[in-house]
Amino acid sequence: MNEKGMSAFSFQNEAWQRFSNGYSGMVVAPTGFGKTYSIFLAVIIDFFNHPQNYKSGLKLIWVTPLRSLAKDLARAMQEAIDEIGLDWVVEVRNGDTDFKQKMRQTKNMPDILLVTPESLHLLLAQKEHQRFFKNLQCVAIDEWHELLSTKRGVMVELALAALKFENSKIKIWGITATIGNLDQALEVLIPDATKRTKVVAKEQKKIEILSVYPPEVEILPWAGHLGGKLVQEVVPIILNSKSTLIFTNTRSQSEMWYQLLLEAYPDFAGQIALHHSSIDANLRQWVEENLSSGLLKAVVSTSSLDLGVDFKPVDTVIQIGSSKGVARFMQRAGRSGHSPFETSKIYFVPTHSLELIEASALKEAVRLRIIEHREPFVLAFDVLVQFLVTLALGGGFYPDQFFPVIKNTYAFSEMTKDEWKWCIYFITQGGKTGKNYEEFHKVVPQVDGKLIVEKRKIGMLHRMNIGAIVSDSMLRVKFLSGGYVGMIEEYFISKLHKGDKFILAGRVLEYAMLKEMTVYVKSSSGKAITPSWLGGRLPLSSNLSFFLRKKLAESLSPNAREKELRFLHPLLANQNKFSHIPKEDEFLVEQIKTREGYHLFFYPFEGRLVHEVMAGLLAYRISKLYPISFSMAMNDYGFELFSDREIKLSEKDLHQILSKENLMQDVISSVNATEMARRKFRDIAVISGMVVQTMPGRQVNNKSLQSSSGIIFSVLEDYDPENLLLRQAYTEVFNQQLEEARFVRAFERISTSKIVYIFSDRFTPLSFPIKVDSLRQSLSSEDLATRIRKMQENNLKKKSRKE
DNA sequence: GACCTGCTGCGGCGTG
Repeated sequence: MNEKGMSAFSFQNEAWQRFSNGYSGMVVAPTGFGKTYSIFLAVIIDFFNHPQNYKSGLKLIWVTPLRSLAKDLARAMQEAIDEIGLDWVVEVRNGDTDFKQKMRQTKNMPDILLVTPESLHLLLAQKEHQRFFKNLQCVAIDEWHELLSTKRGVMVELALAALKFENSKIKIWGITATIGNLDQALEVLIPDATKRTKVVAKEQKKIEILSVYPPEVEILPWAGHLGGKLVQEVVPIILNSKSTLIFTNTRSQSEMWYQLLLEAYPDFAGQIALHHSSIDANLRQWVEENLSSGLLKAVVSTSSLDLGVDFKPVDTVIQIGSSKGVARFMQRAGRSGHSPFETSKIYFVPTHSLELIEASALKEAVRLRIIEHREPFVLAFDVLVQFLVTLALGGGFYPDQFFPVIKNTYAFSEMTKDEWKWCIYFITQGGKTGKNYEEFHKVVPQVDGKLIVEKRKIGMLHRMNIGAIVSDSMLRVKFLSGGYVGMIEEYFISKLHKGDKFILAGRVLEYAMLKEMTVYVKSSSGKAITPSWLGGRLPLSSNLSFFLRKKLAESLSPNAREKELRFLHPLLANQNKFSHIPKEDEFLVEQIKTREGYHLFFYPFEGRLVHEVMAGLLAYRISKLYPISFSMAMNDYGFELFSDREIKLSEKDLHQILSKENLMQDVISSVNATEMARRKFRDIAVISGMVVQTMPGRQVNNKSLQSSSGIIFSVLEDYDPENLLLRQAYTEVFNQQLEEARFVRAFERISTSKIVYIFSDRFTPLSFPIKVDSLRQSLSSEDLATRIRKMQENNLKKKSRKE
């Protein structure tokens, strides 16, 4: 604020004025513009304007998705309050808070409390929690866009509904970065339309995107995703900056880049560090602190540093490989540039040639500010039944009284009365199959109809398992001499023998033994393998897909002035010469005959996930025309159906298999939906409390988690097919795994496109990366190298024959 | 000439 008491940006004034007028709402602004501060300030100003509303006890609850954000924020808030001379106390309450502190808070709440969604639920699980919220004025939800499309977002919705039920005066304020569906985000957060407002900053952060090029186009590989060839171009960028964040897409990629940088410039030793989710929390914290203190020159990270560096600005950001989405790219870019008026600079390092088209697509999407939607999660019954037990534990509730409260949330607005009754049946009787098992009868109706948890043990187990995050299957990695390094996948370690060396957290470790879910290691040096983790796949967003197709279509036009496209010209000309470059209203299919057999390539540019389903569907549809089976491969741009038998497919057949008729029926016939649902059910079983993940003193390991949830799944399939949680598993498969909506849209687009069907006897720049990917899945790396060499030789031979 | 893959996040035993 300046001396007149006005804030730097008009949206900040707008926010506190609306706040003081009794509105709930949502503030939208880029990182670094003080949107967080604006709500904090609104509460303080409101206090001075309406002191009679502010009685003793908790006044403001601040919800953040990250514990690390809470700590910095609490400090900043307390400092500001002390400066004003107010006697308010700001405290954090989450998993990091020690027991004594929690006890003190339970007795005597601070004025402002910073929590996670989980710890807010834990507060609601306490008896007589109403006393905490009696004088509460406002609940602020920070980084709402991060929570919106997740089950943790549903937790927030439910907690807010319960708080509003107890104290209707509470104002709800969300704080969010820009996303495509802001109005919907507001509606989800504040379903009640009266006195609801959206405050959007007019200011935008300027973003400059700089592609990094090799000296010549030939150096960039056609396929691949490591990008190691460009390390010599990256070193000077780091050297010319004070502090640099280097974002990679996967944990193993970050480990490899850390090594690459050290090899390319050994003086980086001690000046650069690594940060990802499988590295020990203490080590990560050290890295974060030393990045802001200036001790570290660069940190290689995954999206573990997407959030949480608000107070630790850096001057340069480098993105290795495609970010797969516009919002993520902008968020990462926003990590650089100290002041809101400074331009955020982000260097884009392509890992293969075609990724330069993604760079040009990103540039246009960022210029037009076309940012992805975040779809709100709806009808997560696993989260609901967990929450109902939480309420029963926190003093109890009357089902008839609470039905409209839950129904009023966005997530459960479509819930029927029968579904609600089923949820009550589930928490009291365990559903149809739980009748004879007392541990599923968690909640007991009292004479007056109130539902409560009676048993102490059930309450304790429930509190220990509150939350919507189900842990991955990981083993701890520890030094024999003591000291924790990080986490590693069980299957990766199973391939290792005593004495083998691997890399974690940038250190070379020698495998000593495996004992009780812990891998013991010795410090070592020399050549070592980099582990891989089975994490989630970053799907290519449909926004980026759209611009990617557009840029590719324009790539050879004389108007294409972008440097990225000009640079790629030789490669694109090659694609055009031997096959075709699809225009925006075209859909390219290539049939390529090689010594191995027959390859059919399709290029929807819809991302791996969608392609996986499409490949299965098309293989199924072709096999209905005549008996043939295929192996499949895919990347973000397209997919391959391969057979050693000739693929007889006319242009008319092609139209038929690409038709949108009976689309979802055929998808269901072509995928193993039961198996997919079984995998989804694992999380649902844990969240709904059918399977207990954490027992006092121990964590249930993944194998037994998988098997017990698998057994329950089979039992329900046989004896209780109407079970709501079982049905939810199938719905999640369709919404997330199969991305039904996007899938249907893709087919609608294809069906109105002109199909271009090309025959070739050599791999094209578009098909080559998919082929390499398919080989990698089936072959060891030495075999792969030989095969790739053969493929090159074949392509070259054909080339010389033609010329 | 072309290779080395899959993200993130939370919580909890115990007392007065």
